[in-house]
Amino acid sequence: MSEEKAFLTAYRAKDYPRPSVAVDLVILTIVDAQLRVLLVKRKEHPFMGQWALPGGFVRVGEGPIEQGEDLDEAAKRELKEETGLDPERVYLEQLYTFGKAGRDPRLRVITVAYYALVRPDLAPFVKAGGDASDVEWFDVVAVPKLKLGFDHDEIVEMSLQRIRGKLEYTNIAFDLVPATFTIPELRHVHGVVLGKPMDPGNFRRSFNRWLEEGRLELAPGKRITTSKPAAVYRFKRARD
Amino acid sequence: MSEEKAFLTAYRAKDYPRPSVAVDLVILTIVDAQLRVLLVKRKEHPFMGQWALPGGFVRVGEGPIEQGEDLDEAAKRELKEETGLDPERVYLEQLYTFGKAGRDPRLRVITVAYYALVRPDLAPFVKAGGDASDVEWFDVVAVPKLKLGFDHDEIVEMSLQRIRGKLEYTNIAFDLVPATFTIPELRHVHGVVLGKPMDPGNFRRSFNRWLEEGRLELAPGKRITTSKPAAVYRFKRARD
DNA sequence: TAAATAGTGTCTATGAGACATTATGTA
DNA sequence: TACATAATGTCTCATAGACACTATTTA
Repeated sequence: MSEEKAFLTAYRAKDYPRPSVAVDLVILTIVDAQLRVLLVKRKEHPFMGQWALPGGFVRVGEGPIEQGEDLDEAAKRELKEETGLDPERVYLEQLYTFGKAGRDPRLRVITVAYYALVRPDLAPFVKAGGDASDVEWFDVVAVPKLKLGFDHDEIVEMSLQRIRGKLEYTNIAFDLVPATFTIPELRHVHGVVLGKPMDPGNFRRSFNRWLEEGRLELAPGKRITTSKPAAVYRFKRARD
Repeated sequence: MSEEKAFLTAYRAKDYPRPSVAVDLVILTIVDAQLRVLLVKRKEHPFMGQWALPGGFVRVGEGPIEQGEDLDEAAKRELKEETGLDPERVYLEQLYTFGKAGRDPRLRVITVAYYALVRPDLAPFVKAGGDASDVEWFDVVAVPKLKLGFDHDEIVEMSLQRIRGKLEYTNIAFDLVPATFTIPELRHVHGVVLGKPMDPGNFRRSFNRWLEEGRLELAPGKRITTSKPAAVYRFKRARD
């Protein structure tokens, strides 16, 4: 045991250059019937003045005991810092790690990308959209035109692929809809994410399956509309 | 000690502490009708004497121009070093990044895990299996009993999940089979990966679909067996 | 010819896609 | 009542699972 301790101390001597490790976030929500991603305008070089994903460096401790924050913690912290939202109320998942040499012209940065799904009723609380704001929700279809800094176009694109794939076999769509929702509303979310409208009848069939499986339940109330109001449902899960 | 303290202070001044970044490999193949993973016995602390995944640190350059190797390059290099195989002949894909604080007791290490699929006809060329070897192919079902070092159990488990999921909608099974193969052979690969035998008739039906889609083609020759020999196929792809 | 395995065919259940039809609320 | 949209129903096709059956090669 003392042998191991000695080794640990000696280990510090042989050290190689290390990269900086960052966490970048693809924060998505639906505003005005469009899938949108939160971008920040860079105030420093490189890519000054261009839009980019929010993110920051992972806080790393000095020694073997205090090693700093977990990657997931770092992602939650960044999410909180950038949006002010409670990370526990937002779906957050690691996406992929981007580590090409030269992707940051300053120094070697390896970035672990996460994507987050923000329920649209929480989106207004995000400090974005002001007049001279440097934080804004952009329609994802507009992203290619924006010429994001770094390789962030690629990161956004990959997260879209991911959520499109997961839409069918997971619950993630419910993280893009308010706490209560109607069938047409949820159908619209699917349509917006997939980029094509869903058939009302077929979608309802899937919806009824989820209902039978107990993933959903009828909620009290109805939607106020200009014609026939739709029934309101809620997701059935331990959710505070 | 004061010398070190001075160094650390100076270091902190110009930058934040950085983690070491490693690449760990889940190298899989099929030997003797079992899905196996390549493990190495650790010769140093921590976890000395225990089995663990092969891996190593990413080579990072010092300055903004020479930033070192890409993550994918690092994975290929490690694969080559550990197996002697040509990385271009092996399927290699990034899996997930593991970055919990404390997962390496020495210092903060963030590891980007990759998994590799080695065709079984190439597996014998891997320098493993010798008498006093510290490199060995283990049946994946035995992994939990081995008590791997670090969080490597978790990494192996996640890669199994990944390839099981990808088995249905991708071509990855063809990377676990020799250049030419029979239907029963490929069926067996699916069965071994999924952990349950596949129905011959139903599997053949899927196989015929792939054939019609042009992903496969009949190859000359037949398999030598003790009964009726099976027809031999090959994967249709630019492959050298 | 017997044994063994390759290969074929069938029945059923499930789910997706397209699309027609009915029901129910508001203005 | 007219209109808009919610909600239901139907037809077809593709695929998965279970399983019975036939064909072909070797020993």
